[in-house]
Amino acid sequence: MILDIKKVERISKALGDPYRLKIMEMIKKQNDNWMQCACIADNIDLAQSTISHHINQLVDADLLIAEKDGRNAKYMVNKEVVTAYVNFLNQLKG
Amino acid sequence: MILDIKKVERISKALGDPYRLKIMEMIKKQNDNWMQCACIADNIDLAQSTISHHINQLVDADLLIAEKDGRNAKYMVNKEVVTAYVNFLNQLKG
DNA sequence: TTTATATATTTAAATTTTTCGATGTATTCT
DNA sequence: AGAATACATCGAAAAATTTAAATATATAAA
Repeated sequence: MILDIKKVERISKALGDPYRLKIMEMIKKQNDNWMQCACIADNIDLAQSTISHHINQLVDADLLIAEKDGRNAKYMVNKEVVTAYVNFLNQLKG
Repeated sequence: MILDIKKVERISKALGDPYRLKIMEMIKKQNDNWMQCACIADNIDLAQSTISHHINQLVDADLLIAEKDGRNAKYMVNKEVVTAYVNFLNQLKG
């Protein structure tokens, strides 16, 4: 998968915030890879709407895969996109 | 080299702008790895002070190594930091 | 040593991002 | 159906970032 430059910008921007980095790290630590939205919110000291906004940016950048489960939402790290981003970065090394 | 989370944030933020991404890509394409500041400026349609500001953010994040050569400045991609950033990202995959 | 050149810094305006309260929507529970 | 729960969206204020003009600094050239 090859990312266009606009997508690389979106991904970088999404990762350029301490709360969003924390969300990514929290989700990666989950056993079955998925993490419930409510559980993320429990671990971050921000208003619910703000957390929703942050998660949205990560989903928009395709760094997270979202899934609805009744009235709950759960998220998973999109490994394919992380890999594609890493590939872009490795190119910067020549 | 292991990056702390604040550093990862700085690097991500630095890469989250189209002009700064363009600068990184331009520099990587140089034959001897170094690129003159004036040459960067020639290829970007922004005020000199703005370009200086952008380069500064890349240097602050340690994505670029700066060197002074008389009244000129030249820059090189810091491969070690890019590698460390890539390592952090790979961890996000579990 | 005056002048020109290359880059950095300062200041301030414009834009974008972050944040939260209020409200909306969809789903589950009673 | 009505109440409660989980999450999303809207609107507005606060904070951070981007931008450029003006100015400063340091080096090279004449």
